[in-house]
Amino acid sequence: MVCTANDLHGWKDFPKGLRVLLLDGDTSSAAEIKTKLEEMEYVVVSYCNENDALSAISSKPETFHVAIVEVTTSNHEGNFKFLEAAKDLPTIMISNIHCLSTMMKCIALGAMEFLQKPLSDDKLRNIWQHVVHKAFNAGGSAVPNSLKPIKESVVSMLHLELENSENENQVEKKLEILSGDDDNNHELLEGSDKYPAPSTPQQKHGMRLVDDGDCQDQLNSSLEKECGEQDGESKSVETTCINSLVEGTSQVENSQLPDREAIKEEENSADGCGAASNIDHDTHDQYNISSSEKNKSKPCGLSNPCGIKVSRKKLKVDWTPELHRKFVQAVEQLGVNQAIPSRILELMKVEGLTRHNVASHLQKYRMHKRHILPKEEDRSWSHSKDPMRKNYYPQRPVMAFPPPYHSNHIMPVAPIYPPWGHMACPSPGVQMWVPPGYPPWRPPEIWPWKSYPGHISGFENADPYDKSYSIAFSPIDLQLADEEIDKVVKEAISKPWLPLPLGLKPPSTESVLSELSKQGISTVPSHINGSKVIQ
DNA sequence: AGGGTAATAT
DNA sequence: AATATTACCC
Repeated sequence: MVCTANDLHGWKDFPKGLRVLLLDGDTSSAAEIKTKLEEMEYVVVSYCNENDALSAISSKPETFHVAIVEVTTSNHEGNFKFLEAAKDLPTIMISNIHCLSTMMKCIALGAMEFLQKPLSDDKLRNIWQHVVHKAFNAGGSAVPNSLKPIKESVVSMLHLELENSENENQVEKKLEILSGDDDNNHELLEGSDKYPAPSTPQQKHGMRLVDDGDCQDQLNSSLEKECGEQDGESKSVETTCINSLVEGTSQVENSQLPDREAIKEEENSADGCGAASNIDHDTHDQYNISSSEKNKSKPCGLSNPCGIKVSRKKLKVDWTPELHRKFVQAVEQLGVNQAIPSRILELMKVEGLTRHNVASHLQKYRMHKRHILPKEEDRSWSHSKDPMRKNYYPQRPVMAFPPPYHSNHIMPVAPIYPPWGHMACPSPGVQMWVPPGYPPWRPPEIWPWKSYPGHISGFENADPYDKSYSIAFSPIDLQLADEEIDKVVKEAISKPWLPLPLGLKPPSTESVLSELSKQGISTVPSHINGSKVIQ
C-alpha cells in the first residue's frame, strides 16, 4: 500500500499512475471524482461499499497508494474502521458534512486530511502529496527500510531543484526567509513546525504566503474552510460525535482553533522575483498581510542559495472585521490594564501577526476610544447618522488609560462608540453580566466600544482601587470621581446579594477560587464549582 | 526590554 | 486612508 522504494524510484511523471482507492457511497459523486482523477492520470478503483473496500485493502495491500474515503453522518463507524484498517495507506476523508468533531476524529484516527465536497481539481490533483508524506514520515514505529532510498532520492531531487530553478522550491525558500530577523518570522517558523500538514506545505497554519505565483495554485485548502463559517456567532463545536476530543480546546482555544485567517505576504514587485498571484481562496475572513517595499535600514537582504533576493519584509496587516474582532476580544478579555500588545498578541493567536502590528492597531484603537481626534475620526470611523454624537464628548481630552492614573481623574465613560469594528455581535469570549431587568443586549452600533473604556472584566487581578475597573456605563457616571467609584465597588463587594451595577461582570470562578486559596480557603463546595462562569 | 504616544512615512 | 515606522520617553 505505501509506496515502496521501487514504487517511487524512477517513477516517470510522478504522480501519474498513482493508484487511488475511492470509497464513496454516493455513486454520482464517486463517478465525478473518479473521472477527474483519471483526467489527472491517477488510477482509480472505486468502491461504493465499505466492506468491498476493506477487503480490497486487506487482501491486496499493495494495490493502492492513497485512499479517498467519504464520510457521511450515517457511516462514521465504517469509515473509522477503514481508517483503522488502512493505517499505512494515506487516507483522505471527504465529506459533505461540516462537523468539526468528525473531522478531528478522522484526523486523530490517522486520516491525512479532511476535505469538504465538492472537491476542487486542485485538491484532487494534490493528493499525491500524502503519498510522499507518508513515505517520508511513516509513523515512528515502522519506517520501512525500503522507504529510505525514496527519501534520499527525493531529497536529492529537491536540492537539484533548488539549484536549478530558484523559484521552485517554496518550502526551502520560506525557511530561508523565515530564518530571518523579526518575531514575525519566528512565529512563522513555529507555525510550520507545528502543523506539517502535507497537503498544505505552503500554508503555515492558515497563513498564506504568496511568494511565488507559480506554486500557489497547487495549494489545497485543507480543512480550514468550513470551520470559518461556524465561528462568528456560535462557537459551539459541540456536535453529536466526539466531544471528548474537542473538550480540551474549550474557551479561548476554541475560537482560535479553526484558525483559517490567512495572512499573506505579497511578492514585492521590486525584488525581481516575479509577480505575485494572490489567490484568495477563502476571502471572507482573511487576514492579509502583504509586503510593501522598503529596504531601508534593516539588513533584510536575505538571499537564497542562488543569490535571489528575498528581501520583502514589511508585512501589512489587513485588519479585517474578523481580525479586529479577535483583537477586541483579546483586549476585552485581558481587561484594560492587561491589554498590552504582547498579551493581546498571545490571545489572538494569529500567526504572522507581530507585536508591532498589534501595538500599532492598539494605538489606533485607543485613540478612537479616547476620541482624541473626535471630529475627524468620527467621520472616518463611524457611519453614524446621529449628529448629536459628536457633542457627547467633553471638550477636554480625556486620558482614558493609564499610565499614570491620577487619583482625581474623571473617568472617560460613555464616550461615543464608533462602530469601529464592523462587529455587529458581542465578542463571544466576553460575557457581560447583566442584572435581571436590564436589557440583555445593546444595539450593535454601540457595542464594540461600550465595553472597553468602562469595561469591567471581572475581578481577576483586580485591585479594588484600580480605577480602570471601576467604571459604569450610565452617563451619570461621567461625573464619578474616584471616591465614588471606590464606593460603588466596595458596595458591590460587600453586598454580594445585590445585582452588580450595570456593566460590572462577576468575577470568574477561577479568580474567586484563587482568591479564596490566597485566603487559606482551599476547599469549595462542589456545587459552587459546578456553576462555572464562562469567561 | 517592552510599553505608550505622537509624528511621520509609506 | 490605513498601517507601519520612528523617535522619544517611561
